This record gives sequence, C-alpha cells and structure tokens, in this order.
Amino acid sequence: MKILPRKFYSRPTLKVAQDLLGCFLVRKYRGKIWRAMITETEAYVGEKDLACHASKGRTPRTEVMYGEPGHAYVYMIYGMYHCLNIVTEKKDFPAAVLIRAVEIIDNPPLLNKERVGVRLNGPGKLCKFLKIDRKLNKWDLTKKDKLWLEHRGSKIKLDKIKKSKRIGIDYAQHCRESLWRFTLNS
DNA sequence: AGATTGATCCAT
DNA sequence: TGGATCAATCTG
Repeated sequence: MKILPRKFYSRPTLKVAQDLLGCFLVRKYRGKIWRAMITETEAYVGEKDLACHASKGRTPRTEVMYGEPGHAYVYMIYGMYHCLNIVTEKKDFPAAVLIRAVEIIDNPPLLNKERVGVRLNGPGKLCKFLKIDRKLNKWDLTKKDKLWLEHRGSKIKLDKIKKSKRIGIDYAQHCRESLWRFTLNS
C-alpha cells in the first residue's frame, strides 16, 4: 500500500478532506500495526474560518497548522478526548482536516475479529482506540513510522460522498453553514 | 439535559 | 493568575 506523499496534503483543504475518504490511517504502536479506513472528515480552512482554531491567529497551539502540510495536529478537548487533524495547504496557510470516523478494516494482532468492520464514529473515540494523543502532535505523516496514511485501494464514486454541516461549532457564526463535513456512504 | 475533565487563551 | 471556553462522549 502506498504512503500518501507530502504533495497530496499541499492542496486545497476541501479537496484533501474528500480525497482522504477511503484512505487508510495506519498506526504502529508497540510493534503492532492497526489499519483503519477513513469514513468521515471535516475541513478547517484558514484564519477566516471562524470554526478553525487558527481563526484566533498564530499561537503555540495552532503553530503546527501554519507549518508544512502532512503533519498531525493533535489536541485535547474537554479535558478527556484527543482529536486528530491532518495539516493541509502550503506552509504559513493554517488549515487542517479533522478525522471524525474510521472503520477497522483488517485484523491486526491486538484486535479481536469482532472489531473488524466496526465503525469508530467520533474523533475522540477513534483517538482513544488507536492510542493517539498529544505525543503525536506535529508528527510527520509521510514517514512510515508510528502514524501514517496510505492510498485507498480503489476509486470511490463521488455520489458516495455526503456533504453536511460541521459538528459542534455553533459559535462560528456564518461559518456554521459551510458544508465542509464529508461522510463516505457504504 | 447533565456531568465529566483539563488545556488553552485572554483579560485582569 | 483566574475564569470562560471548548472541533466530545456517555448516561439516562
């Protein structure tokens, strides 16, 4: 399976968010490898997007979004959950794709058979399951170590992508209306 | 609808 | 330094 190169991420975030659907998120943890298919994403695009953390400018927390694409932005939310984001666009343009849901697609050593095919819906849940926390913040996803992404096996049809409003951003005024949440229908 | 939980940010 | 806020999840 081919690893996604930096130039994949160095593109408009709305495109990357949709192209990530069906791709594989691979986690290597303590010598074991877990692989999951991405089924839901959300795009957060630039300082003008009031839902994007970078709308408040460059801070130590948002710094990674201003950096090179293809890195992980992992932050803690509500004191108990982590969310995994993929940095996109060119350097100095802050944007990222939030991974909202994945589906366990193979049978890695640590997983029971029952868990194959299970859909991990919710960014906090999938991070907990895949042992993703802030130690992986700023991680380079183009190296085949700890956490990386791979091309999807086959093409997906555009009509399988459902667009809807993003979740949990009621404060974002007009940006609430953007249909920047992408779900892969089975 | 409420409780949980702590990092982050901005105003003092 | 203090307090409001928060891209969530579970329970009932």
